[in-house]
Amino acid sequence: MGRHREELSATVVAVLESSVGATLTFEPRRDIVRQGERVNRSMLLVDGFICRYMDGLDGSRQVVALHIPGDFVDLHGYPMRQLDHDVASLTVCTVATFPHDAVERMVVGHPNLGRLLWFSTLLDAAMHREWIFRLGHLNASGRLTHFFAEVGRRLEMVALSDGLRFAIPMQQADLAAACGMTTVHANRVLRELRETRVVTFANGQVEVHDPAALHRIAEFDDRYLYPSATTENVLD
Amino acid sequence: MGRHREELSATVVAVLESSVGATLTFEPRRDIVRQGERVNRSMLLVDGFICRYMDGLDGSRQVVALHIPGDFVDLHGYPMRQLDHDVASLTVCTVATFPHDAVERMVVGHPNLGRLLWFSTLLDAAMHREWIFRLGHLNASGRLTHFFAEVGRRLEMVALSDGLRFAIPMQQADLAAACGMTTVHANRVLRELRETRVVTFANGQVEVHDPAALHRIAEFDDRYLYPSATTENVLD
DNA sequence: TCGGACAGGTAACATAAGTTAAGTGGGGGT
DNA sequence: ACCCCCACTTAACTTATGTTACCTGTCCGA
Repeated sequence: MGRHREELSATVVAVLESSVGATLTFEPRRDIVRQGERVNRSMLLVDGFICRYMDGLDGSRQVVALHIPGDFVDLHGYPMRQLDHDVASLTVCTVATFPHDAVERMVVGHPNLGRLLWFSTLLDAAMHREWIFRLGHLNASGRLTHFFAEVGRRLEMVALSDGLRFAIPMQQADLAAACGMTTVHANRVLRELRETRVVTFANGQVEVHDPAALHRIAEFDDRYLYPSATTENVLD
Repeated sequence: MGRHREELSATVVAVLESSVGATLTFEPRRDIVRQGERVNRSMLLVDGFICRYMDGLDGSRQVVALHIPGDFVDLHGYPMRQLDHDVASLTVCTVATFPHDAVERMVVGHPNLGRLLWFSTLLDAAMHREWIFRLGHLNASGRLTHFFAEVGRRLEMVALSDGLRFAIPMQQADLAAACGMTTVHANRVLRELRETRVVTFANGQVEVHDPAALHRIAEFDDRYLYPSATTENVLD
């Protein structure tokens, strides 16, 4: 939604605004929704970073999605009623909540807006597919650079990055949990990427030294993010 | 949709049936939709198996979804207009097509049915997440057994398996492409699973010898398939 | 001011999985 | 009847990644 803000029609904005419920704030690194929990509202991330994850039997964690400002975090909770994973804040976060009965009214009363909401959940699915590709086919440096490239591109779309410098407020262990490798190995590969002057990750900040190399190593192609999808495309 | 067939109300069935367009048949191993292609109809798989995949730069393939009878294969093409991946038949397939303008009418005229359709695309996303978990956290035998367990469970829901024997009309190379490993390694692990009497895969048929062991190795828990989601849950 | 918790960093070693290279065997076409 | 193609199989070897264990620096509270 964030990437469409300036193109949304006045009516649509009005409808969205009239559907907002409470605004919530979360401390960093708090669980927000637990797996299996029934939900009756969904959250639009206004500020901060949130991730969704699943835990294995041994307690090790797999991050399945990262959310940046402008993302609907758990809109799928509206058709699904409950979540199959956990949601947690990475930073201090502000979220706007949408009660599901308000979502219901939006969808029924404004089918075009409904399709836009549906689209936004499917964009998540497209990212999931790309993560499957990443985990199934790239080696460790490919997986890390792909993650950086994706997040950088998405932040760029909401004007939170110039593409070369941006925040990913995660620790090395979180990167490892997102990219399917151990913390030790993530550390090893990050050093190599730093020493070869491709990209530096430090203190939750990414600095891209060589964008071409980054994209090459990551086999990154942003089409799956539907960068040219504008509100008009989706809204009618 | 397949798993809901017998519970769908007469009205909903009538609406669905009135929206069907052409019925198509495909030969085995044909590309059906290519990545980037614009689509103006979606396909419900009536008979046969279909997979969705993405190719890497070196030509190696990652399967991102497997579809069984009753699945909507590319309903996400309705809100998204184009696909970010390829779709191909594994066997001879029969699909019922739904032109997107008919889908539009269904969604607008019958919001409950619209939510059911939305739900079905989100079930795909839930499976994508589990695949991310599988690729990120399980070793080769875990990945293969998880794949078998998932497909077996899904076939069970549409009465195409008793849970112990079922078809997965793929070759070892396809399994490898779905589970993020080389064909050689898939072969190695399949042999081990066969010799330890956990599960045998041969000629596109899966035979589960030890369901408990299979689920343990796979860390399989079927909740992400929303097995208790009934039409009533979703339809209102 | 000390000490503990924690993120980051590194090395030595163990192992899962990839690579290369050769067989085997069945099925379909000529 | 033959051959060729293709799926499957296996072994030897290489490499990427996991495991264990330890060290550093920093921050923060007692």
